[in-house]
Amino acid sequence: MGKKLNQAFYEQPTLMLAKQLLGTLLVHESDEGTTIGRIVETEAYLGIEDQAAHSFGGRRTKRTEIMFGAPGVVYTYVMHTHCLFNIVSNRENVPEAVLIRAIEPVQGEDLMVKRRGAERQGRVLTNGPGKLTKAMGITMAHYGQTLNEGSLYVIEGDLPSDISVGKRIGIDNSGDARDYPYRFWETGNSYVSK
DNA sequence: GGCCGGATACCG
DNA sequence: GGTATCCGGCCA
Repeated sequence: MGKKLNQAFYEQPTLMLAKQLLGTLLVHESDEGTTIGRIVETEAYLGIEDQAAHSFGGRRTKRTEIMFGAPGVVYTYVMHTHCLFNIVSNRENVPEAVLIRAIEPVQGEDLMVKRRGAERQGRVLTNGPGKLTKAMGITMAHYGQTLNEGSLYVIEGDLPSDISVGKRIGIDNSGDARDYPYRFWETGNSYVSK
């Protein structure tokens, strides 16, 4: 098993972190069992100057407060019926984060299927930000938790052989930021969203 | 393709 | 209290 990513790993420029998270393994040890997913798609949200980020313009609220804090902390939030999982990046007072958009099941796939429902198997099991949180059992209870100190953490994995870059998804109402190439995925991986 | 569910939380 | 949202499932 690879070793846990440390604080220094998370404390780097967000675009770099978004790329370097590809291929790493997201682990959640829960009461129901352990699930592990290989991260295959991410998006960077660059704080102050990124209109698509919750912290755009330095907006500091109860929800976004966590983005201003230490890197390597979990930022979850609920959208409609789904919980989305982000990792705070860069250094303190730089409100940036990486959204995890897709994983490939590595361990505990049976448990993922149980959480998602028997009819959601194969690539649709985890090929989207709301899907993977449900499969992994990630909830708002993880908000503010430091990765590596709890039951949810990331360890080293096999790096992707090739990385693709493109526009982010679901941010059409964000002006010029809509077209920024801040989405990264492992080329050819079938668990990538869309 | 379109619609709408249902949870925050922000803003007036 | 109205409205927008870093989505997903279901209908077509």
